[in-house]
Amino acid sequence: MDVTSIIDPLNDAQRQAVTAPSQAMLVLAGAGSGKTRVLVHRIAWQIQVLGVSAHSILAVTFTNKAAKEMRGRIEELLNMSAQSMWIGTFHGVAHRLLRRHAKQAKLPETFQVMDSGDQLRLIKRLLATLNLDADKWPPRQVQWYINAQKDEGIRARHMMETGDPYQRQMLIIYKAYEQLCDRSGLVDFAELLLRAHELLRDNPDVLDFYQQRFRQVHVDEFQDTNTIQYAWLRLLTEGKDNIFVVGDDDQSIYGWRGAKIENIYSFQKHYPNHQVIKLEQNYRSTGNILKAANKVISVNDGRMGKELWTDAGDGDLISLYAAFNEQDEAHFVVERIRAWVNEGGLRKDVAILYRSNAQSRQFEERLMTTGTPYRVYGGLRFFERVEIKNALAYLRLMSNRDDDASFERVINTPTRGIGAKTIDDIRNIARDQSLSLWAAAIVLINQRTLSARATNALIGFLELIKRFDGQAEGLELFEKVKLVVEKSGLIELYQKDKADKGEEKVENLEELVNAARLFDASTIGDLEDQENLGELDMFLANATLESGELQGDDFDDCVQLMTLHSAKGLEFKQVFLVGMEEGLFPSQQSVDDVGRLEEERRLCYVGITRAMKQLYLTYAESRRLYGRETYPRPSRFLREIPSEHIQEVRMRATVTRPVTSVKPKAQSLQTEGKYKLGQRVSHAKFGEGVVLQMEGDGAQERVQINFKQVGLKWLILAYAQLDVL
DNA sequence: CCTCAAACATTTTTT
DNA sequence: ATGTTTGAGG
Repeated sequence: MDVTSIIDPLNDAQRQAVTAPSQAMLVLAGAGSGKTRVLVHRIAWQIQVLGVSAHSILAVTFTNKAAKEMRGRIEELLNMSAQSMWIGTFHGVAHRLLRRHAKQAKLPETFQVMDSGDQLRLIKRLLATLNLDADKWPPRQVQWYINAQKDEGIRARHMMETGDPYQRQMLIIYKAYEQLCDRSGLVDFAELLLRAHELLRDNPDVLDFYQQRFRQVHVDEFQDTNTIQYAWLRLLTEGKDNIFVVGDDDQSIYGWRGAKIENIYSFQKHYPNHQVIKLEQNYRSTGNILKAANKVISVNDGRMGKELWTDAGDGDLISLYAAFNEQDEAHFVVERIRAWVNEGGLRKDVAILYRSNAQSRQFEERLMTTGTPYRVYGGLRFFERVEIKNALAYLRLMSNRDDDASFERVINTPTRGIGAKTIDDIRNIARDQSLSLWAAAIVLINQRTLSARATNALIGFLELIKRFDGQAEGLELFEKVKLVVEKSGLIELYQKDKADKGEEKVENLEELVNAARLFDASTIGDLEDQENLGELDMFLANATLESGELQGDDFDDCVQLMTLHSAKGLEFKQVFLVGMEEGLFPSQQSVDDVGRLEEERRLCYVGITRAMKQLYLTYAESRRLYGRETYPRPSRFLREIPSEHIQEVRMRATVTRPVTSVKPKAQSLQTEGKYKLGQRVSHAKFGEGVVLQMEGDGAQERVQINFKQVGLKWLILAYAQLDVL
């Protein structure tokens, strides 16, 4: 038994957590403090020292990536297969439970998982069926409402009429939605969690089985759990307190999608015998970066309280750059990256982090023109592409005729002469007789009310699916996929798509066949699971649950561009935190709500702590946003960083100021007089600022100045006493 | 059935 | 500015 490899690489706090007796444990792990390491070593400790069987380990994460990493690191540390451990996302584990106990969960064996796109389409259709005006009841809002209820564990039947007409209508829709999902055998993401909770709650034998089975339950990113996830964890560990959670209240940035930071506080109430261990030693960043992060986050109220420290020294100061506009900002950032690379730095160690996706464009353009390889995270994932969804819909329909969402998706894709009228008829029959669309289509054919042409087209479609099903018999998974891709007419459809994207879509379909070839069901569950489910269904479920995360190719040396949210959990030697402006970051929608503002601040904390060696903060004094010129003030978060950790960078001399963003009228004036556009000035009352526009002359001459403290002002030059800086 | 233009909205994202 | 959705017309 080699305990040293488990214990030696740990600091005191980490070791204490790893070797603690089996009891409720809350590890408050600051950014870069070795959170995953603690989790991995804790599991290893139990197996190697306490003799716990791998079979009785459960570990839940939020992302597939985190689950994969944890599994890999455990295997590496223990030098054994982690196959029999339940390590997965909340959704993945819930899905596995529901597959195993479909009957007790009151689900058909062939139930399929919908992603949010499928869900939205289903809701749109439902609203149409209910004759509701989509303008008055926006599908997105309905979707949000339903998911919010499910996240809280609330079923339509639990809800009471409040007399509020909005709530009443939502309730009607929610009820109808539940019925439709049941009839079609469809389960959305929130439903997976809710169903899994109900499965354990309502089936004592099932609950007992898993309570016995899992000797220790581990949870990653606990601050991101929502109500139902936490309730599920509590059920599973009831009375045994065998729960080990790792999280950081300061990195809770998903409140807007139902995460309950309060779960950390409730944990201490619900598990009175719990122990709290704080991990505060940071192994990632320099002292200056950590001190800045600590200061920013300390502005928030009601924290558990944590202060990161390092013994690695202060390192470089944080650089602050005030750009003239967003193009100047991009220019500056890319020049710095080029300098970094020239000095031997790797591009993949550099990240540009922004608050909203729209900000990536300017950087992409700049990187493009300088020929710097880069990668943008967060685009459409593979299994979310239309062409892929279409192909999967055929496969789903083969597996489950009642899958209305898939039926509707491909009934006329590619077009085969089944028009809106025919589909409408099918929908009506389905609604009136509570049938699936497939069954309703058969009824419609037998009614003989359709024109011969429409009837033939419809029969043709049904026959096509049946033929697929017949031909697929006995084929390998990838051959089935190939069959559908080739014979559905999708390839032809995209081949004649003259728009540039057609070719790419054909390639993606070929890639889908390839993905099926590589798909190895045995990596998903263990043998018990595979008996319950066909390989095709496993493939389909996996496609939804793991929507094709583009794994960063380690071979490619690319600058990384992503939102602050997707940067959580990652680290980079050099980080650019761009667009540090009021209204952008913190975002406009957050500024007048304390709770949301605090979440923005945590996001800022996350961003700062991504940096290992160098951190650059940038903002623009003028920015084109949604087609309008705006003059934002620097972000309040900048002021929350003590100036002793910051150095201002000025690159005026080397930057060719783009004149294009300035009104032509002002342009003609810019060479005249004492002040130039972009000139830094200081005012006795308003402080420091930048000249943005000038107009008039003589006594009427006015300048528009963007002041750091007070924002935008027009001043009459004759009165204003400005000092040139 | 397809194409084009007007209207529209526009934080953050995983599963 | 830009991408997406909806409606009219070919």
